[in-house]
Amino acid sequence: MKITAQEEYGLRCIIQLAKQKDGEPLMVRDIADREGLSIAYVEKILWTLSRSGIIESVRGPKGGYRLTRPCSEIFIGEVMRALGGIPSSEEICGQFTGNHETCVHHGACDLEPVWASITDFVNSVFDRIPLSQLLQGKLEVKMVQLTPKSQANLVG
Amino acid sequence: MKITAQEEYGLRCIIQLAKQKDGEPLMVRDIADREGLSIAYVEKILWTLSRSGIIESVRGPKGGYRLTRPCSEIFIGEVMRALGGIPSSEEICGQFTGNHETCVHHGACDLEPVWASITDFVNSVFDRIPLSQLLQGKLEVKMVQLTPKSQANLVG
DNA sequence: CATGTACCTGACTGTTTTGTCAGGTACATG
DNA sequence: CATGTACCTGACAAAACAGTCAGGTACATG
Repeated sequence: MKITAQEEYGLRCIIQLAKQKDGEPLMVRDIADREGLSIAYVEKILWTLSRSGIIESVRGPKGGYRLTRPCSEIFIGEVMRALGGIPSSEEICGQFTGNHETCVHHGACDLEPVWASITDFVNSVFDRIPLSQLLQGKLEVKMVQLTPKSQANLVG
Repeated sequence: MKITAQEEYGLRCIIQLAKQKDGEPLMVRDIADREGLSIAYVEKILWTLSRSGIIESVRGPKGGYRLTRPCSEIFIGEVMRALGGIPSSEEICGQFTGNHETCVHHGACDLEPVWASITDFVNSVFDRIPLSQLLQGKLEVKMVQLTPKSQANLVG
């Protein structure tokens, strides 16, 4: 179970945008400096995020990137999914080329419920944390609660 | 956030061993057949698992691999960690080469608490599920409860 | 004690992910 | 309307991961 580089760096970049006052665009060069990444790489990551509509670009002098919404209305889950994100249990099972007869056709997959519970939970946590919360020192989420689906799987 | 092939296939292989009656060793060839994987690949995965002491090999004719303990005493978390596993938040932060001055020295990392909460939870779920539970049709865990550490991070 | 079975292990290849490069396009300003 | 700034984008290079291959070692059996 791995956090990808896109996710880590993508979140860091968008946090830099969230720290910006007003709607002032922030230059790629500044983000790259602050996070210790190359300009080219930051450009690539921001381009990915802008395709999903979470951020937008301002061209020309004094240009840069900025959030399309206030940072209190942008949740980490949305950002993670834009960056490649958390696969669903169906995607995990479909991704691996093993014995599909047992798993898919006979409905005898032992692992699907495990992946379903984990990915469901991760999504539910990420969808509760707005960017604004990351800017404060302390991370807070009102309540940790599983979705009905993962409860059915996990809680006996 | 990705499940690696090692994790998926490693779990599948060890589930096959758990299904075996008594302490009978199961041949690599049989596991490979049942899961639709190559023999060479299954050998590699099982070798990894045997290094961690979860399974052991029996050489010669009628040999194979078997669990070192009853399947009710082997938890998924242990298996996942042997397969490369869930990194800690420290490992995630150390893995990426960005701006360490901000993150490490100034203690101003915005993401560490997020990774800590997620990895903590994933570990706590995996450490509650013994292999024996995967063999039954329904996955059940007594209670979903966060560790004190991740509660402090997530619950305001 | 020879033989066959089946595990053991390092080296190798192919594919995906990560990160770089180079040249192009759009906009603000004077 | 020329110029410089800064985003845009596809193609490429390098590193990590997935999966294969080949030859070796240990054990049970007759």
